[in-house]
Amino acid sequence: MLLDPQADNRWLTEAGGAGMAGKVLSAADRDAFAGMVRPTADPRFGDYQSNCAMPIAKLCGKPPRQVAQAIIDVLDWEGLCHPPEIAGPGFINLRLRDDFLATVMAEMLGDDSLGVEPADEPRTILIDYSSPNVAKPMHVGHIRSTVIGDALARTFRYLGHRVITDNHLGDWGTQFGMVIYGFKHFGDEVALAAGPVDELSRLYRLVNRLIAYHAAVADHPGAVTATAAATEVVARAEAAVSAATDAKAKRSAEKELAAAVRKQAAARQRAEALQATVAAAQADPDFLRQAVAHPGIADAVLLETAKLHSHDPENRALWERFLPHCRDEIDRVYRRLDIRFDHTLGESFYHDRLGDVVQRLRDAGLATDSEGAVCVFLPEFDSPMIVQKKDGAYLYATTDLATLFYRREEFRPDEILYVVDSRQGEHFQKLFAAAARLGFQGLRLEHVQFGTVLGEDGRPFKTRSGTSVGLESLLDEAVAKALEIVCDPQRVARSDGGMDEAERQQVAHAVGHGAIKYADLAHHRTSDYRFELDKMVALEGNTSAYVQYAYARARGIMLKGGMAPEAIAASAQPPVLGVPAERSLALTLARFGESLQQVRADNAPNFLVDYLYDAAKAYAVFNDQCPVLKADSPEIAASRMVLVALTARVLETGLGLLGIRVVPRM
RNA sequence: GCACCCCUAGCUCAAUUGGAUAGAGCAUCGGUCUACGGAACCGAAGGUUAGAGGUUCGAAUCCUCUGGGGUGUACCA
Repeated sequence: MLLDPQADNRWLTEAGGAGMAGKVLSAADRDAFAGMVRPTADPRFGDYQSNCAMPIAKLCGKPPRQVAQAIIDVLDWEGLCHPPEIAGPGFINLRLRDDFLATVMAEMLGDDSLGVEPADEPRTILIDYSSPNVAKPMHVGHIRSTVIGDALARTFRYLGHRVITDNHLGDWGTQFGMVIYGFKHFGDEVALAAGPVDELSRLYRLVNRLIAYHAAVADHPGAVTATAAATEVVARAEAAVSAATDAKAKRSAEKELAAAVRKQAAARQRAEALQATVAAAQADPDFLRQAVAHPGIADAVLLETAKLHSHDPENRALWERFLPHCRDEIDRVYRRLDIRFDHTLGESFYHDRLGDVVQRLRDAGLATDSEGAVCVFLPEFDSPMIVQKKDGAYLYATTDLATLFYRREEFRPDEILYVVDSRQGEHFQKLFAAAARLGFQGLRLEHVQFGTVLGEDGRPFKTRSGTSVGLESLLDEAVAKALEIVCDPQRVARSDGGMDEAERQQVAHAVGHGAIKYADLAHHRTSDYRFELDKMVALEGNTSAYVQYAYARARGIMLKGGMAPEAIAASAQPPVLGVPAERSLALTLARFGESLQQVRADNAPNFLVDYLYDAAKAYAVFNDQCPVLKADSPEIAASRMVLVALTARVLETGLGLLGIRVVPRM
């Protein structure tokens, strides 16, 4: 924050005279109250406000405005602010001095990290994100974890923390059993040699479909029965509604009817979906033949998985043969998205440690046998955390515990963030509860959860056939839309010199990929959001293209003025903030660091997105109202050029922390 | 059944963790300027923050209840 009220809060101690009835505040209170300085909601109230007078007044039994007066009497921020004003019930309004703000501008421009001070107490933060299952194509569901985790990692590093990123790959699960089974029965060596990734994903999809088919055949009659039963319940509920005599009974009967109708619809929908799966299979003779030939495929797949886990040489060899291709496949997507990890320790890495974990849990008295499985019962949960199945196999709770032990040993982190979707909330609660009983109290564990990506219909984003949407096809689509915009003939005609194909592609990639990342990060991570590609790549509104364009405009002015950004930075003097658009832009730029603190406090990158959009808007106003190259005097031109250069730096750096690139013109 | 999350402008979303008159964007309507790069800027309209109580100087935010939606819930991850 521009003002650092917590660094030196003598002003709260010294205010303890008459106004505060001699009340002495504890150090913790002082820190908390000093921290109650924040930006104002409305510029009429100045730039910042302190809200601490009201709660202090309650503590010492004095009128809040009197307390506020006592505080401002001793407040010594003359170099930074105009004299504070007391407003309303006891708000203290602060307005920064223009000369101070101007000094901040020059300092930021001359500083490699834009005036953001490294953290006082750097923490070692391990971030676990992305974690796709290999051997399955990456889909839309992987966007959030990957993009949010990457943005947090970049931002925390920028803030001076020691960040370790680890991609906890799903490289040891049932999907490999599926691929192995598929290869043994339907594999095509020639196709594998020619295009391993395509062949492996063909096998995965085929086996997946076969399993789904048999499950549908098995479950359909039950679903039909359930639908019939639900229909009966509806009929009874209808009868109850018409039989109800008084208003209260009628209302409660109607409520039950509504619930019954919903359940009926859900049951019917399920039955229809199963029916559709069966029908689609029956319309496909080749597939049906395969289905008939492999009736026990689901169990057989589990068997192949179990064999892999128990070091069966053949399956192990296949796994080792397939895995590199799967890794190549996801690495290609990461390269495209500009995502890197310090470590990629997948589930397979922990396989040999799982037995130890179960033993440690037993030794600690946490694990007990129940119904043939090894379970950890925790009093705060109804169902146990199962760490070993009755067939002896381990589960992801076991792997997560093993991972926890390893990470503590290897990386000694202060905190671990799991960027994983909300549906796994209960799993992490159990994991953390178990960890607390295993001596992990000093290590902060946090489930950084996020919501679902929805389609335009408000349902989880799926293709028409019900499968999840491939990640790469979305990226391709976004780039294609961006390219259309870049190549808009009207614009191309206007841009000086035009763009060659290479530059167009570069811009389309920056804008297309940026659009998807930006839209994801713009929403608070805990809320679900609607995936609307047209809005994401739009030039208007809160989009990456708008911010990227603001950057390009700033670069355009520097270019036209024949001034390199570095040269401007090297000779920067504090700018003159003569008109509101200049001051307002300066104030916004000065708050860059605050937005990063907000990201850190909540593990929520949307604060940085909001900030960048604000900065881009403030720059747009400045751009409109403040001529730079055609300014009235060379002095004003130079002064404004400082703001232009700093805007470009802030936007480029901020977008960079979100994993989004800029282009010098677009 | 139980547990957790959510309900904010016509639509999509914010709201610095309890602060002042709840903000943006899209869409709608109106306006500006001989374009330092117009993919611009300004304005209007739009709200009982699902509803009802409570806590206090002050509530979208905390507590209770009601309604509506989502997710999870013993051997998938």
